Amino acid sequence: MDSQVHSKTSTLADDVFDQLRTAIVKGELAPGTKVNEPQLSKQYGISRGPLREAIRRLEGCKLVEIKPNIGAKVISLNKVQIIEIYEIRESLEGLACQLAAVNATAEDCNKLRDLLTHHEQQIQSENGRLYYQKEGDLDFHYLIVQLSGNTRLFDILCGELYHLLRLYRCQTSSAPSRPVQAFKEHHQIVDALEARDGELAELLMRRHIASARQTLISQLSETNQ
Amino acid sequence: MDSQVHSKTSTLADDVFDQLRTAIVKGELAPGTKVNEPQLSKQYGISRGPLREAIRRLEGCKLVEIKPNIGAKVISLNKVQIIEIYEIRESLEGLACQLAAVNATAEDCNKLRDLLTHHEQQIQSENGRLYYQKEGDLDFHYLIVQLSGNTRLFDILCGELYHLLRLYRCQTSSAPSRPVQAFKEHHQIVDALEARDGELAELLMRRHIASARQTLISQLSETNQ
DNA sequence: GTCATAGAAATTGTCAACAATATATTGATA
DNA sequence: TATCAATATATTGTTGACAATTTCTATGAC
Repeated sequence: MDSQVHSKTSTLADDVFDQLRTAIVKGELAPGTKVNEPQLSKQYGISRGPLREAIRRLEGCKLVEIKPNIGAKVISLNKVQIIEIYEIRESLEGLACQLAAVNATAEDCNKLRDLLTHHEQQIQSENGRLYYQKEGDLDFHYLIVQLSGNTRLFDILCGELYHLLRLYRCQTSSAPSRPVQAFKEHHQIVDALEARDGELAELLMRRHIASARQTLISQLSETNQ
Repeated sequence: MDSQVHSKTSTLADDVFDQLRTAIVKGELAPGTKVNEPQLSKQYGISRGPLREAIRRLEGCKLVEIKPNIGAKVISLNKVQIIEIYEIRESLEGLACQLAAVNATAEDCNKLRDLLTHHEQQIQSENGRLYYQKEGDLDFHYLIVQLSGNTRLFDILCGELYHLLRLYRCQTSSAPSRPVQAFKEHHQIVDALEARDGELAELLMRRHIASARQTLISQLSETNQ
């Protein structure tokens, strides 16, 4: 049933873009899947015009690849591409920490602490551990990028790269990797931010992501492909 | 087989996307200009369908902003946004140097030298100085990003941020700032790459961009807005 | 003269139909 | 049976028309 209110501040193309992006990131549209326009337009109850605009937006986020006269396919990330993303994260989230150390207020730091406390509770259960791995981790990084105050940095990381990470974590069933250690590192980063030590915060964040990348690489070299 | 000959492999939307992007970056479509669909569709001799898809792609590159029921406007960068871009460049091009120091062959380094030599010749004339400021500088950075081997890094910098810089340099008539000093710094960076000293190359690149940013900031604080 | 408002014009959003291309199917031949 | 060509089907690319919304314009009240 549709619970859509008549707030006409959005367009069909934008609505279906959101829905498709969610579907892709959640894995409902598996990587490699062909994006079939007639099928989707029927499914979402819209015509192909706005649907194609939505697909173009997905192309902009690098969530689908479009080939002329053939169509769009949901992106499928390989080892190399994932490592590339982690390299960029290491660099950009280091910057985010540096900036956040300058911009974040005491209140902001409290919000970070609250988030970590909440995650700590979730981590108790094995369920929560999975949650933390899958979503909670990104929540923390998301907030720090927000606190950096650099809106374009936010766009790149939260509007593009993080979605790809979520997609990848769905793609591989993503073994829960080092959540306890990561949790400690998160606290250390907040310590540095509270101390307004941007240099340290950047260093810690870069190390944090580098570790995650290393873990990932060794996991990848175990399994084939 | 005929790989490019038979290439009807492009679509109207993609063609007009390229043309519009060029027009925007060159300043032919000035920042803040409304993107008028009926006018452009007549101008390019296509219907509004593919045109709108092209505009969606431009939105993905952050070259236009779309508001529902109102339309698209060419992006207009302010001080803050330009500084944000430079912050990101400093971070990402540092990474690019680090990676390029590992990946670049001797031949690649020669290509960099050749490029700089060519720029040196251009710089002789006042015309060339302007050229170097406007395009040559980016050519150098472009090539290094390519040598990094990280294709996503390439997408972000060369597919998005550099276009915005070109746009901005058109927007402001961009006083020719420190071309001689920049030229020296470029050579130092290549030195470091040839020595396979990624750490140094990164440091030099970050300084190089930080200087450019500082110059820009002082220019910006002179003039209003 | 300024402001508000109703109507007109222009622009954006959406749709369904048609054309061009790619994919699947069938059948004939070796 | 396997391979290839011809045909049929499905999908993508493109268009023009119509609906919804915004923007412009002119008229009238104060």
